[in-house]
Amino acid sequence: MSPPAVAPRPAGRLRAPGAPAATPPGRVVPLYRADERHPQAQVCRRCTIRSEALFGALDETALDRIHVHIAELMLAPGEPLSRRGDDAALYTVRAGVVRAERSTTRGDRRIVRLAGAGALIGQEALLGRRSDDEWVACTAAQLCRIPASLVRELLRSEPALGQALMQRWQSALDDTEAWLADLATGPARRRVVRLVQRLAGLGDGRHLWLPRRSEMGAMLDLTLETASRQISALRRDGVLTAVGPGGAEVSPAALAAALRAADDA
Amino acid sequence: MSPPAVAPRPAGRLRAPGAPAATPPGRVVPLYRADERHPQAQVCRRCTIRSEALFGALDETALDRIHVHIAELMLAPGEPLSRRGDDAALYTVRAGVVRAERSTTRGDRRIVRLAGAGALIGQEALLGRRSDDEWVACTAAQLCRIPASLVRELLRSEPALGQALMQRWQSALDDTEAWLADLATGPARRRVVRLVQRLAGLGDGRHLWLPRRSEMGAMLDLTLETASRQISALRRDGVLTAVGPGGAEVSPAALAAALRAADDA
DNA sequence: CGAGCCGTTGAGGGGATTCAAGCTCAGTGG
DNA sequence: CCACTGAGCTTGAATCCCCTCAACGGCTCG
Repeated sequence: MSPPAVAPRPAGRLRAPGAPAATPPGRVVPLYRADERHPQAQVCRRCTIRSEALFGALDETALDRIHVHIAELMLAPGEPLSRRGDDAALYTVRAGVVRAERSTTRGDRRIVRLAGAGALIGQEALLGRRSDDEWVACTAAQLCRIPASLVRELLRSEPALGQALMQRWQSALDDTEAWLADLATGPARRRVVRLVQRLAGLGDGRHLWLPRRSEMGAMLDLTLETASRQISALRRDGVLTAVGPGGAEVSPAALAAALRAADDA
Repeated sequence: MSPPAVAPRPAGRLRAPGAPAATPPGRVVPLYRADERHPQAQVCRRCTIRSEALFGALDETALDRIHVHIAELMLAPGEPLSRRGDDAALYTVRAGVVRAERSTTRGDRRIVRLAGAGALIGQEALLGRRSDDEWVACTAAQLCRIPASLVRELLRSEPALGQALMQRWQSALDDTEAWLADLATGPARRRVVRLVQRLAGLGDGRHLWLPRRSEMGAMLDLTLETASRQISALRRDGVLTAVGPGGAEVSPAALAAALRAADDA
């Protein structure tokens, strides 16, 4: 239970755990009153995806150290995550799918990663760095904006958080390398089948989000026409059945068969 | 030169730096005697690439906390870094080039990263994980084997090390994403030119290591024949001139021109 | 020396791109 | 209501790039 450093912290009274702060409405509680339970801790505690998210590494008492608001933001499909603002931050994806784009020297864009619910993005903010990639919402998405300063503070008292961060970094690295091996290798058929497999993993298993054809092209380094042809072929083969725009249903058995067929070619 | 490694660690009373240990053979010094300066600290202090390496984050006094031997190992070209052994470890590349291979579901291998002098590889050992990729020496290579347990211990007293580790993780991630955008995108010509550009960066600028054609294929997802044709074309265009087997000299001006030509196609 | 590996080059076929046309569908305004 | 429009998807035809198969030369090594 070490106090969160930095600010000259005035003492408040100790309060029984669980007892809500009796704050007169309109009264502003200064940020440095970290001894009072900040409402954000309550919000985070009730977060439905906390177990998978970064703060899943924090136990109940550690959550109480959160003393700033974590902004929640919604992104419309195609809307970029604006990283402007001098105050660096990390983001947790609460719902939807966002993509990392990176523009090649040629000028065109290449999608290098996808992040679904529970994923942590923008970790480089912790290091004061900016990475070259830009995050854009694929579907409607909901994110939590976690200030880098908050993470840095929690890091001092909570070693588990450091571990969790390293885990995330390694996962991101593994994902990207797997992306390279799976989605950037071999003929178009194989790439598209593998992409569908991944997208099925992002969804609930049967129903999945299908990117635009031009997006598929940017993920797989194919033209949108070839992507379209391959998706059409998968529909003919019974792997996919279209459900509305940008949605589809997948047949696991047919998908497995397609994976095998694409591999031992 | 550094002491071999692994072997039961000799010790003695505090002694002047540089003076050899006068140790009765067979006597084992317990690990918690960290107050004695271990010879490894001297070795690391004199390391010629320490400034770029992981322990560059440690100052002089922190180096003295190193109390185990760090094994130095040489790899012949083509030799894999054997990760067998229950004791996890990280590795710093001191000289040469090593590659990360990852086998696709199809069975063939894809090279997903290159590591040159100063690079840290195998960080996942810190997390008790094993990643899917295997490291193989491209050229003759010299590595330092750093036990994960040592890093974990140093981590407790040296916050700078945690920062350095995160930096490395982010760099690896950035590298891989850039690899994806640069070397796995566009026509064969562009990929090969970009690869040569990277290899020139690994070398001293003019003289560079040229991989085997099949290795190039595994890096760029091309057949070795197309790789060969592209390299031949670069020779014809004056970008490369062969120097021995697996070596070449690059003309920076011609390379820049080739990059431009490949991009605005 | 023959065996094997590596690199190079050629010829032919196949797969992806390019260019192009037509389609559905949503939004708009006459 | 319906033509108009534009964006996204699909499909066709022609071209081109890369792969496949193949042969050959240089080189090292048993």
